[in-house]
Amino acid sequence: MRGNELLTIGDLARRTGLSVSAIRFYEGRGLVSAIRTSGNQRRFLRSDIRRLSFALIAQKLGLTIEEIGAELAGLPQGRTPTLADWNRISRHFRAEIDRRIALLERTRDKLDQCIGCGCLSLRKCGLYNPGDVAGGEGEGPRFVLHR
Amino acid sequence: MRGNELLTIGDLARRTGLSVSAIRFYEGRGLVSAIRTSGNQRRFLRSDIRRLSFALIAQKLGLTIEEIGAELAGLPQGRTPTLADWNRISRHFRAEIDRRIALLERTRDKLDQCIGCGCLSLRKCGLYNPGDVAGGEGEGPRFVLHR
DNA sequence: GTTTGACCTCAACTTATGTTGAGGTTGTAG
DNA sequence: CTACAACCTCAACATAAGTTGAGGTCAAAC
Repeated sequence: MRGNELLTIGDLARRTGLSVSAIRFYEGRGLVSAIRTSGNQRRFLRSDIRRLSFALIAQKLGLTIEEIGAELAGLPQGRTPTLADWNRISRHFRAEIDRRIALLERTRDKLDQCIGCGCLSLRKCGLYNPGDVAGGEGEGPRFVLHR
Repeated sequence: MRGNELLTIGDLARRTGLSVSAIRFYEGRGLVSAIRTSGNQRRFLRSDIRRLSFALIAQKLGLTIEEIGAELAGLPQGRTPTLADWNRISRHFRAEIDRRIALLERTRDKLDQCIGCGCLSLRKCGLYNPGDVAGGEGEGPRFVLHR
């Protein structure tokens, strides 16, 4: 960074903690876009630091690059996200987190039942496939966690 | 399955819900092992249904194939898992689930704070990197969720 | 004006978890 | 005893999310 308003890719990497190659990759996927110097080097806006910060947080929550791109598509390039932007995206994140917590809690409850019931009988276990003992049909344990 | 005690790979696939190719893959990774007929076809024990059921449940919890292999290594091939086996593995699963729930709850709390504080100021937000506003150093948002 | 670190593109590689297909063999039902 | 579904191996492909390297260019500090 040279005191002017635009960031090189290296600047952006230092400010976000991302690698240079990852930023190029994200540019390819549309998470940020860069203007080019006459010599074909990328220059980024300061607001791209925030875009990539969003991306990193979202990624921690398990969103794919594509999903993150979809969220970010609502944030016009070069504008600092407003409170409304942030709230909209936050609500998605919040819902996603809640969904995951609920899934894990259901799984934990099943597991606890299973530990409690000594279910190596394989008869009543919510985790095991009853078909194992009961007969030759049924869906198989792949489908048993009832997500 | 022909009424005798050994299962073909197709039998095992039907009983577990796995694909034949996945079972071959798992065999290569040591999750199950097969005996061979004189004509080189695999034959599995009934207890392998349970091994693979374990594997599928563990995988839902996010364990890698390698980690699952490590768990299963404690279950001697060809023996039906005992209650003690099951309890030991269940405790690992339980702990893993709890760890994940706790992580998500911490993230959710941070997110709630962040929504509440209107933190587009980028000053007090636990999710954003303060370095963005405060100066040129700091770790970057990559490290901000404090897992 | 030269040097040198930072930048450029493009292709190939990485890891995890499998799937798909080609080309060939087995085993069992009729 | 033959037909044919099910099996075998091995290699290549698929996906996500990048990294690494080769070969070459830019820009800014001296």
